[in-house]
Amino acid sequence: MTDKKEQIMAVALELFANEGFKGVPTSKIAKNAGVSEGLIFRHFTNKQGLLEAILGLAVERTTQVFRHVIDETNPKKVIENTIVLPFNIKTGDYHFWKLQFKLKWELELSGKEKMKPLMDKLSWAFGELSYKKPDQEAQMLSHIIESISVGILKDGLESQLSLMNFLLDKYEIAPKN
Amino acid sequence: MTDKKEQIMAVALELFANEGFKGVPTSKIAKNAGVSEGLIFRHFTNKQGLLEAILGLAVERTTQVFRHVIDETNPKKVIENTIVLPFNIKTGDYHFWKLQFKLKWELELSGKEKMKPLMDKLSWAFGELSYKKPDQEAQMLSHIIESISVGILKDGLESQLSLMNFLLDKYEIAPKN
DNA sequence: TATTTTAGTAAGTGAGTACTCACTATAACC
DNA sequence: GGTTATAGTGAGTACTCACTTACTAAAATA
Repeated sequence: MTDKKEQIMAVALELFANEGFKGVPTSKIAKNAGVSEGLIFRHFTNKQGLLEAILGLAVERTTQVFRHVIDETNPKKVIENTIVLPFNIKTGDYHFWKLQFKLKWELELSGKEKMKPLMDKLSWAFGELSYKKPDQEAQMLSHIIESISVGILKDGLESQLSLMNFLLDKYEIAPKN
Repeated sequence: MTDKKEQIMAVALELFANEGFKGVPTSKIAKNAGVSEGLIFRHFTNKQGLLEAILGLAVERTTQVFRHVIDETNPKKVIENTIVLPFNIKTGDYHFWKLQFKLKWELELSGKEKMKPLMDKLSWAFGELSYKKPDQEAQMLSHIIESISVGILKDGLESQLSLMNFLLDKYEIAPKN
């Protein structure tokens, strides 16, 4: 991977995240990357190809983040790590995650498959802890952390911090209803 | 409000909701509405103006939907009505709500102010029911119903139904931790 | 060293897009 | 009935955008 190719992808990621895929002309990407516009098409064929190249990193990056949950064998730790997940987003990765959420609406990507392994693990954990309806518990918690992630990306980490402690509290008091 | 003006707004709402604001050319709106393109600009000045006209209805429509919660005086009913909220979206209003969520990302609208009265009411309700941290309980529940709404709009009502009953169950067993 | 492949540029090109303008049809108003 | 405002048209217009093409610079390879 050449320098300029990486530069194009980095700039495109940031611009797409902030202004949307359709909102950013290739000319602007080229200009901000200090590169001729034609080079984008040499490397990525078309604008969509550039997006897909960026998104290609999504799968590995997502599984990487989820690993902390998936690899855990202590069910209570599984829940704890899930809650903490959105608060461990590195600031350098903000653009990347913002783009993920944005594209869910701009191009109708579900992104549900990516969540599947996490959901399964959560269901298992709640089952282990003798919750009556582990599937719904998992669905609910994943809803919450998804919404928290959005809150962090839009309004900053602090806006959600109190909620984190609240949740940790809630789930640590091993409820068995 | 003339017939054709209404027709333009209705068509634009549907197209914007499905393909995004930037994704829809005014020529397409005009064609689908059976109207000359120029008429859009006579009535709404520019494309942004058309969007704002559509969004102008958002405030009243949102408060209308929230009324079932706000006007309720029984705290338990407040929570119940909140949970049920996303399941009462009329199918005719799908486009409208989809557009709301989509625009949150496409143009960076927070939409937080619109939620404020609901949050306040929920905090009050949880306080009445002697929950230890009513604010966080409210924040959590509002996160959940927001995420459920998204789920309904993207994957259909059925995909979230079991979660509704689960939540009703959870909150009806008057917990006082 | 000669040749071929790869990285990069600058200047197009044609289709599309938001918006304008000159004009007509229909009422409302005095 | 004549004037004026409003609703509506359809053919432009200036410009933007994704993509192409013809070309050069530099490695890689034989």
